[in-house]
Amino acid sequence: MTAIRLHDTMAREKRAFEPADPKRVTMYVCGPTVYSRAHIGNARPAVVFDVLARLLRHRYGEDSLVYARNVTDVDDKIIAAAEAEGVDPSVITARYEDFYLADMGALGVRPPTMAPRATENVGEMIGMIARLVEAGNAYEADGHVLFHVPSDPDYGALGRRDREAMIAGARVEVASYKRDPADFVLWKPSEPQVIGWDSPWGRGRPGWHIECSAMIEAHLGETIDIHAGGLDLIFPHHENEIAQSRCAHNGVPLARFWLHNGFLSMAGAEKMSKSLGNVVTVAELLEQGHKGETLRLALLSAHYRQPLEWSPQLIAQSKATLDRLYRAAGDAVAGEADSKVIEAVADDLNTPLALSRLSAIDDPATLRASAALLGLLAESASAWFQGEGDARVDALIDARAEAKRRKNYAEADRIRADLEKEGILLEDSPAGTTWRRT
RNA sequence: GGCCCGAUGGCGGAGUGGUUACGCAGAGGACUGCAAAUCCUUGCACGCCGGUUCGAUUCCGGCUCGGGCCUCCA
Repeated sequence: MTAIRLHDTMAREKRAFEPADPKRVTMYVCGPTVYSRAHIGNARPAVVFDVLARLLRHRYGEDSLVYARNVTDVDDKIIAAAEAEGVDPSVITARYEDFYLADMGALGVRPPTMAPRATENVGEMIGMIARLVEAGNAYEADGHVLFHVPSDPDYGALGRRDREAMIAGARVEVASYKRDPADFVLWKPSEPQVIGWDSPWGRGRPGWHIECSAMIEAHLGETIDIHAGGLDLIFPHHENEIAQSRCAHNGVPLARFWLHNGFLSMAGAEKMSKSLGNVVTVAELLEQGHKGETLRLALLSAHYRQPLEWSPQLIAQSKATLDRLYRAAGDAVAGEADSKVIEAVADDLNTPLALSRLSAIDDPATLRASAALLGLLAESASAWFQGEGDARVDALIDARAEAKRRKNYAEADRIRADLEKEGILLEDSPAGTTWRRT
C-alpha cells in the first residue's frame, strides 16, 4: 500500500500523511459564503478536495472520514444582498446554499460528512471569543472585539510574513480603535435592523475568521488532520484561524496538514473572481450544455496546486477524453481500482498523472473503479452517450439499415448526415448500429 | 515595495541528472459501401544567460515574462 503524501503549506513540502486516528480522519475545507452562484473557480477546491475525500475513504474506510465544509451564512455581503432585495438574510442564504449543493452535485462532488452553518454555531463562537478575551489575546474596543496579533508570537508562520512586512504592506486604512494595525475583528456590533446575536459585548455578529475556528472545535476537535482551502485564504484567513485556535487551546496546533489549491484564470487574464467580474458560473456552463463530469475532468486535468486556465478548448478536450473513457468502460460494473492510479492520487493528488494512467487500463471493471476514485465515469456509457431512449432515432436507424440492405447508400448517408446535424452520431458494428450524442 | 509560485511540443499536462509520459488535435495505414468508433504507425517540446557535471529540460545563480498574496476573495 503506497503512502499518502500531501503538500503541507506550513512546511512548504510534501510530507507523508498519517492521520492521528485512522478510525476518525478529520478534514475541514472552507466552504462558500452563500450570497451568489458559485463560479467555476469556486468549484476547484470542492472538486479537488472531494478527490482527497475519496482517497481517504478508500484508504481508511468509508466511515472513517469526518469531512466538514462550512457554510458562511452571516456576512456583510449577505446582509447587503438581503437589503437590496428587501428580504430577510435567511432567504438569500437558503437560496444560494441550495444552488451551491446543486452545482457541486452536478460536478460529482459528494456531500461532506457535515456542512455546519455559521448562524447555528454563534454560541460556540461567543464562547471562544470570551476565552480569548480572558486569556489576554483579545480585547473589546468601541463595541468590537479584536484579536490582538502581537499577543501571539508565532503569528505569521503559515503565510511566512513578519510584522514589518504586514504593516508595511497594509493597503487598508487602520481603524482607530485597533491597538495594533494587524489586529482583526472577532465580533462586531450590529445596528438594530441588522442580523445579530446578544453577547457579553452587546448585540452583534461574528467576524469571518472566528467562524471556522469555533466550528472546527465544536465539530471536529482541537487538532484536525487536514485543513484545506484556496490559496488566497492563506493570509489572512487561515493565519487568523491558526492564531485564534492555538491561543484558545493552550498552544495546541489547529491542523496537522494545510492544503491550498491554485487558481483558475480566464483566457490569459487574471484570476477569476467576483470582484473582477470575469467569472463564469457553474450554472452557466451547465446551461450551455456541458455535462458536470466534463467540467470536473477539466478541473482535474491540472495538478491542484498549479494554475489552470479555463477555456473553451479545455472543455472540448475534456469532453473528448471523457467520451473515449466512457467507450472503453462501457456499462461494466466497477471492480478493483488500479494500483498505479491510486498511487498517483496518493502522491499529493496528482490527478493529471492519474488520468494518464486511466487511459492505459484495458479492463473495463478496473477502469470504472479507478475512475471512481477521481469521481469520474459516474454513469453508464449508454446513459452518458444517449440519455433517454429515442424511438424516432431508432426508426431512422432501421430505415437506414433497410436502405443499406438495398445498397441505396445515398439514402443511407442522407439519414446519417441529417442525424449528425442534430448532434447524433451513428456507429456501425457487426452487432448493429448504435448512436451517441456529440 | 515585501513575500510566494510558475515557465515543457499546435493545445492540455506529468515527470526525470543520461535512453524524453499521457491525453486532445494532426498525418499515414488497417477495418468500413463510405464514414464513425477501434487498432497499428507517426511528426512536433523542455523561456533566456551563465555555473556545477563526463552529461542539465531536471541542480545552483542571474535575467525576462506570467500569476498569486499583502486584511472582500476558492
